[in-house]
Amino acid sequence: MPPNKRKANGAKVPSSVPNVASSKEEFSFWLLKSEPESRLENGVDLKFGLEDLKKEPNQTACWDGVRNYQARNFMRSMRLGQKGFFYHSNCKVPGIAGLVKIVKESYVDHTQFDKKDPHYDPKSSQDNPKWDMVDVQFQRELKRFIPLHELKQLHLDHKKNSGPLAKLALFTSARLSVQPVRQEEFDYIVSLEDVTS
DNA sequence: GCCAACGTTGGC
DNA sequence: GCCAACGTTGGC
Repeated sequence: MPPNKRKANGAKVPSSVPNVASSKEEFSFWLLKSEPESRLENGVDLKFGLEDLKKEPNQTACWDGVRNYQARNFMRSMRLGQKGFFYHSNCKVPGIAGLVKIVKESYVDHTQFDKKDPHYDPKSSQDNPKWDMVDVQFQRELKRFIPLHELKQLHLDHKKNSGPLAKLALFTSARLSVQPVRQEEFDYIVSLEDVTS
């Protein structure tokens, strides 16, 4: 029996809780959370929905502001060309809005040094930066918005009958803002586009 | 707006 | 290195 499992940052993982980050599995798909509705933090509006990504030059944006070690480590393992879901969080109807592609692998997140940025980190330094980001590009909208409540229902179902969404990180690590997605999870969720109720 | 879940901090 | 207190996330 190994001693306490550890996360990449050294913090302890409760051994009773299944945790996606302690897995040695390699992931090739991702889920990125962003808030599509206005919310001010230190006077800065954090609103950034899929529509906002589409309006960026090249429909590309840097994924700055991630201040969680697990999420950062997942960004560090992202590779060029990999796909991710663009998830709308903290809004009226949370859920998956579209697909993005990783177009630049992890590099230093400059916002950690900017005192005026809501995600400024006084403990980080240019010499020893703590936080990274990647660039993502809009790929496409899903044919229909896949709401969280639908995924939740499927997740509960699949836990009982061992379906593809039984271990989806969206529910097993609900608070992570950057999550890994398995191939079978990705394919299944994309296939929901064509499901009519 | 509430609050459960859970990550982080800091005293000891 | 433990763990209580605190802060944040994000669904509801």
